[in-house]
Amino acid sequence: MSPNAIIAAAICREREQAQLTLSALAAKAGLAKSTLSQLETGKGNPNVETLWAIANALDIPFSSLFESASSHSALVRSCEGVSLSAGQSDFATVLLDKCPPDRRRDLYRVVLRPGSSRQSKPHPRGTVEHAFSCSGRVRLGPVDGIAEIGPGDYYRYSGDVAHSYEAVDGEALLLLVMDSPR
Amino acid sequence: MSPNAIIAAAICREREQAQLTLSALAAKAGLAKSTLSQLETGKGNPNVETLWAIANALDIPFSSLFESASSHSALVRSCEGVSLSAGQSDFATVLLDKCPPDRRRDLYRVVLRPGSSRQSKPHPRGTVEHAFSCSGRVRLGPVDGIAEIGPGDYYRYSGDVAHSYEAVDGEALLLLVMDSPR
DNA sequence: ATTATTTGTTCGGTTTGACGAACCCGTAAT
DNA sequence: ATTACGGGTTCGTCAAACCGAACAAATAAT
Repeated sequence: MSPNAIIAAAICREREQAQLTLSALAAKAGLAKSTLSQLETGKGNPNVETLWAIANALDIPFSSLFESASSHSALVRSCEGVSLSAGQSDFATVLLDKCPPDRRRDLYRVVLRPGSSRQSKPHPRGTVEHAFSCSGRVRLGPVDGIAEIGPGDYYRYSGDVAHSYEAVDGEALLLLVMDSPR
Repeated sequence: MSPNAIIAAAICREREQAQLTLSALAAKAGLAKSTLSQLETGKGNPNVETLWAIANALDIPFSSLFESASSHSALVRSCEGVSLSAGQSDFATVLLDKCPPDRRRDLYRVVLRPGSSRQSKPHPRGTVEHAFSCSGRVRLGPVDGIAEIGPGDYYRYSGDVAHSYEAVDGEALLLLVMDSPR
């Protein structure tokens, strides 16, 4: 996908999300609406100042203009995943997720005791959680995407909507990586 | 800080990290070196195609060009750590490490089979590894700081010196977070 | 129905970024 | 000392991004 096509889509997406008309955004950003029109139709090659003005007017981080909308969920079972060092049979690593350059990641160890399920309020917009189960079985995820994971499983899901954690039978231990935008 | 100043610094930083001369990068990116020179000295306002060519030539994600410009050990046993939500007895989390704002973190699942120990060459300067043991006992760390960890233990150490991993008796599973500077 | 307003696109004109060549400077080789 | 080479900067030219205005199309107001 061409970089300008990505930006075209991003501007369009973010503008509509912000409920702004093309003309209104142009005014707010101090640009000619003809410029915006050309950008959104992919017939442009904007420079940095222009992009900066757009990002500011949309009140979004600069780099959001280069991200194509993507699904933030991924579930990797302990048996799945593409091994990296295939040759070394005694050292198999699986890349679960690469850290995008514009995020921060905090590591938590979580002990879940069985019984009540822990509800969590939505974290800041754009937050993603990475759960890596260590022992025990855990049912967790956003309300519309609860998954049950066991030892070695990896589950990644959006943390900016309500979500919950629940140990299934016994005590469960997992590593939780809170992945938030910067 | 002006957006073009950020980009100027980013290009310069990434280019030197890649050990490329300004002329070499220009050739690789298919740009005039005068263009790069002007950008790195902050006297430019590049468009998207130019930035794209630079990012590709540097082999870095596109948005790294918009980022404005570290290694200790810590071992946290599974019984240690300060719980955050002390009240919730069925949900105990321990913050193992906070992500500094200028780093990237990639997640790996590692399966270690017993026997030979896996030697690892030093990663780029400033790299830190976070190991979270899931099952089995593992002896790992830099040559001068090998530690043996078991399920639930967390060990953080420098990855920019030679280090090794070795499963002690049976197969071991751990989550490895590669924490590298940007 | 008619007018007025708003949305987004298209058209010349001006500004400016990208290019290539010439340039200066430091280092290495002779 | 002199030549050669590679590093990065400066300068004139050309293409293109940005602008403003004029444009059609759709909706709202009268």
